[in-house]
Amino acid sequence: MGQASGPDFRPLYSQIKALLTERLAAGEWPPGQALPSETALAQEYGVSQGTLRKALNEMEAERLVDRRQGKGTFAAKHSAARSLFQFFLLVGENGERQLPESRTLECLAGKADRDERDALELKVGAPVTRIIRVRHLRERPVIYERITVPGELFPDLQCGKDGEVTNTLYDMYEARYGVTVVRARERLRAVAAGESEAGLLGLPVGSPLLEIHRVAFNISKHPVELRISRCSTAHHYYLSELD
Amino acid sequence: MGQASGPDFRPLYSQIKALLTERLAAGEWPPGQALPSETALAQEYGVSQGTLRKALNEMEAERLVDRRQGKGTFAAKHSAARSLFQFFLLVGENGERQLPESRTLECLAGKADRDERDALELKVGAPVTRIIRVRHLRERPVIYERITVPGELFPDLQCGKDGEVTNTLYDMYEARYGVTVVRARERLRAVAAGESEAGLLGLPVGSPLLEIHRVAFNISKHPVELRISRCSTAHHYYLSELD
DNA sequence: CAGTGGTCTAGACCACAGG
DNA sequence: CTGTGGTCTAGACCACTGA
Repeated sequence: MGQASGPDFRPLYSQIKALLTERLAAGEWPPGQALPSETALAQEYGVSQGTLRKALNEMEAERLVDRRQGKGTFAAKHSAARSLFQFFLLVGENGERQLPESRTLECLAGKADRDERDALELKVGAPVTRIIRVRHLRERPVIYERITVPGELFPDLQCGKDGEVTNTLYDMYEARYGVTVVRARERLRAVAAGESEAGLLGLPVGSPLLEIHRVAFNISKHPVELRISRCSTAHHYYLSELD
Repeated sequence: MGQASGPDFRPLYSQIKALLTERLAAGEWPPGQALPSETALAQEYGVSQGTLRKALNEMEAERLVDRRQGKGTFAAKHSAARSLFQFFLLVGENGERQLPESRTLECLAGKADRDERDALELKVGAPVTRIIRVRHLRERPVIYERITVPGELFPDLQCGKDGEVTNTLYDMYEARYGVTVVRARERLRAVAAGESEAGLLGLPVGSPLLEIHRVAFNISKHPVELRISRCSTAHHYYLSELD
């Protein structure tokens, strides 16, 4: 209620939103769990239901929570659908979406190199785990992928060789390490296929590939994963909606 | 006020939004012009100011209008800034954004081919105008671009050879033909440079290029432009935010 | 200063889910 | 039936703009 006036004005709903986001990031409501109702939270913070609603609606727009009429408000949770629609933009000729199957080639610990330190905001010598894998769509190898995650956040990362086929990495980050990816920035280039990926993708060396340089962020906006994918776009394309 | 109940329920604000969008599309408020105030529109439709506000806020989120505290609500207008941030995602190594200079090579009328008919929802034999141009960033040729627009919407399209350098095509569509582009869908692939674009971009034939297949839509969600760009990503990358 | 959109409130009622 | 979020209202007050 004490609404600060003046040049350092900040709306109440915006402050509430920040407080709720902090509590979410702290793990007070694990992914999938229900938050208290609007009325309960409004009472707790001593604001009207409308103000609290505005905070929650903005958080829903940022996909931090799920809201369902008649059910409640839930901490965002990863799912195949979310991975498919929010984080996997390579679609088939007809526009159909499908999550690729993954075959892990390597999973090794090491020290962050310069690119990894830049992308993940790590210090010199920081430990990382690297995964190299090939992803298949309709039985065809399509993506050669090199993933780096900070060792601090993901201790003793296990890369089930071919195991856990149906789940995505992001589901695993969330379930095993409590790290929820909510946003990502991708930088795309066209590159020529090198020896290693050409062989694995069954293409001639020098074939044009779409390189996707992705940094993924958690609720607190810290980078938690670097992923460089080289994709054959012979039978797929990357879909970008500008609005 | 008469809030229809039952299975065919549709919120009032949503109906208002549709009505306002229609009026906008019909040109009742040309780009940049002010709409009536919230209170005036609320009175006109016989709803509360809050309901009307919700409609306008959603329209702002879809970039159909600009709202500014103390000034008013304005029909969306194109600008260099908008072209730069919403519709030009190729940025330099440092992440800096810059609108490219354009040099038109061709501007010819013709009949829509199959791809153009599909993308622009045209009938067989529909007239189109095609523009071919090269775009430069920092004096370097970076993009080879082939643009197709329906002849119906853009009669007697003039392609100022090198003229009107500072303005973008979308500004011109809006100013001269009353066509405002508000959304676009891009499909990206990696391709090998062909003879024509390799020469114009100063690259060897077969160099990997980023191909962007864009369809642009107007307020009424009809496709109004097809644009296929082949970009050198030696010194630039395509930026995609996933959230 | 008047006029705009932005915030906040309190309350009524509706749609939806699930026991 | 209860409890949830969703809609709608009416009104007070605030922040911003520009005359």
